[in-house]
Amino acid sequence: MVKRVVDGSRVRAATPAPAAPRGCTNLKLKQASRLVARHYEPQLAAAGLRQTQYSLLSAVVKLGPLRLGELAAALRLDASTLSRNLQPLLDRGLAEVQADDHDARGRIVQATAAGRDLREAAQKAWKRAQLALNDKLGAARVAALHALLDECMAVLAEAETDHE
Amino acid sequence: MVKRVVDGSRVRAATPAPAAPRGCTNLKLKQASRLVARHYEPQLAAAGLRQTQYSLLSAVVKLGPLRLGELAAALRLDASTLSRNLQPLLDRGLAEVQADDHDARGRIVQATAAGRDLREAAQKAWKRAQLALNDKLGAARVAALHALLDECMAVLAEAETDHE
DNA sequence: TCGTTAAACTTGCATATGCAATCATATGGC
DNA sequence: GCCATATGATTGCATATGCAAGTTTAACGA
Repeated sequence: MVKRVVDGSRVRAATPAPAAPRGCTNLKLKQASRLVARHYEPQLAAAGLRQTQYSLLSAVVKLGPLRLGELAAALRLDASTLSRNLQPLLDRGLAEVQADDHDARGRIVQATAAGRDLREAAQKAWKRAQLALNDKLGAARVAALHALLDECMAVLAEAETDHE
Repeated sequence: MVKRVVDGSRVRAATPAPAAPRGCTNLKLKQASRLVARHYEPQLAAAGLRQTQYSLLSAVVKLGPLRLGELAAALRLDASTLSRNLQPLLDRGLAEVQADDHDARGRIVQATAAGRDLREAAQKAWKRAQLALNDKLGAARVAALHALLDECMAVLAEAETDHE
């Protein structure tokens, strides 16, 4: 394993020493995601939502009434996955869909009053979990991670929407 | 290892600039994971394996004959998930399980010759996907991401095994 | 040695995920 | 207006994920 040591005196930001990545990015992301998910799970479960449900409900509340396709794109989810993930929320009356007046194919989704209420409660639970995580990992590290992930997603999402 | 991001002009070492993380780490990881997964998928599919199957097969090949529980722990997977993920590999004759002589409860898993062969071929496909990803995102960024993820996993895994 | 507890897996249940195929509706060309 | 094609959403299929409960087998205490 050749570790190219940065020689102490000078930092050469301009030429970022090769730093060849080792290991599988895909696997690392999956593993980290699983570990982190287990961290949020109990808090959100106490509030009555799964992690994905919380994300979805939050998105519906925040992005207001919008078409399913737009929501799927916003969450970077396959339309079919969104369609099914939404079902539990509809069953529980937390969200509702209605026809789009301008396009009979489209379906508009929005949160119900119950949905907004539950989301607000769940948000407190989320906040606790997030702060606990920041505490465990260090806020600076979490912030750095977020920044990196955002950058990566921006690049990949662009590439996705471009050529297809 | 203190990764100090120098913002513009001033360094305030004593008060580590808040850098409060924004957004949900859980969601970001899931989204990034999905995007990245879609990147590897085609290459590995061409080799005849799903991503998870590739990870699993690789682990079995590398970690040699070992107990299911140990494998699950190594991959940070629930035992039940591992049990089921393994099934397709067993069905295809890429891996095989046998009784543990010392403990009739335990089951030992190892790769078959076919499994090792396929893994080697799939590894080439993985390598292509990984290099393409490095290229898209920048090797330095990927390396930084790996480092951050490894750190986070180390902290979280320790916390997990400790108090439970 | 026998019953209790613990450990290693497996199964049942519910959700999560995406691709391919399908269905319904729009849109454009004619 | 009508057909070919495109678009929005759902369904079928296969896998992925974890918790709770069940099964089998160890290990241990009285």
